[in-house]
Amino acid sequence: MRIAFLGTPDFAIPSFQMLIDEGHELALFTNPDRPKGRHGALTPPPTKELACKHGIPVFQFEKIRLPEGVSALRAFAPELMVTAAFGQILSQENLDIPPLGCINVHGSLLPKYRGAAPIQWAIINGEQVTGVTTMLTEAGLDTGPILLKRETPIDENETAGALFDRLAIMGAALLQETIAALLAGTLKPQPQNENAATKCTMIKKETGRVDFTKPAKRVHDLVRGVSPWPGAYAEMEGETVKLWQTRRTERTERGEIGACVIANPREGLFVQTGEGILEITELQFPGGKRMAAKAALLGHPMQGKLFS
RNA sequence: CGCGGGGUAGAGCAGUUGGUAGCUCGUCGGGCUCAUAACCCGGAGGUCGGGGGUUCAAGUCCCCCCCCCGCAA
Repeated sequence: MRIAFLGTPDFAIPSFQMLIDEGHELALFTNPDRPKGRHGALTPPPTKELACKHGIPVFQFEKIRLPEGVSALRAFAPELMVTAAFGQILSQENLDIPPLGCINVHGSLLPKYRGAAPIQWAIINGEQVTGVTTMLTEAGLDTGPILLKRETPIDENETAGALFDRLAIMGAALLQETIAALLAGTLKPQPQNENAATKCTMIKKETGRVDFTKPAKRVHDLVRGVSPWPGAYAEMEGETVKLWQTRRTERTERGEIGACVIANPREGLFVQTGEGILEITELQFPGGKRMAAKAALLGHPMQGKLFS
């Protein structure tokens, strides 16, 4: 089948790979190369690299809904369109091109967590279950009728990065099922329940700022929800310290909020939160690499110091 | 050539105006103790990222290169 695949980051890779393995006649539509890294070298999106390896034609547009994009899409004349973490809003004109319509793979259980960063927000909000959804794409933001859904539990220590990888693979499998069902004519699109819908915003750098006045669980959820990007951080004596991994504890020491109530290489690093003591197990000082807290404490005395 | 912080013992760090390279942990040996991840004593372990230069003398000052990290994108 002729399929136009619209996707950009790593999340889209397993789905794209699946379509390649199934032998479809593909074209990739993705974002332009972006400056990346410390020296701002132009870097192609992950999906583009995969496409190039397989000799799949690549079309890059800042906005595919503009006339250029529309005509390129029309020229490819796909029977079906698939989007996965595309990062662009499609116009009705785009959507009308493929006769079989457009399927989107989304990293949440719609209608919850519509929007750009559903995986991170599910963890930050302390959800215990999430999943992937396939849907018929509409012009709105993740509002189209639901095709198939698959749930998965979130481990209490799982990071966004780990969940990302799992959901990307689940998404690919669900997409495979969805396309098979579409061709078999057994799909029954279900309109989303608007009353249950929630939207999530994009993750910004600032989202990673830790607020120790919150309960230990909320801090823990934030730390793993923004790991590995953009990473959680707090200030200590004017320096930005990144917090990479935390662990909830039953400890009962009391101290000022943000204080390192226990901080030695033997026991580890324990910080007073608004509710409970949180252990920080992995962190990173300016100029340094991320390291185990117990190692960091050998050269960075922190007993009694304050995070803010 | 976007801005900045770093590379010193196995690990994490300190090293002031150039003048015998230190600290904590680990490691090895010994001691103390009912006992210990606790405590005491002692030992091993470093071409101070690499190269060149200045100097009687360079971890430290100057130039070049490599690698790591944060910010900004």
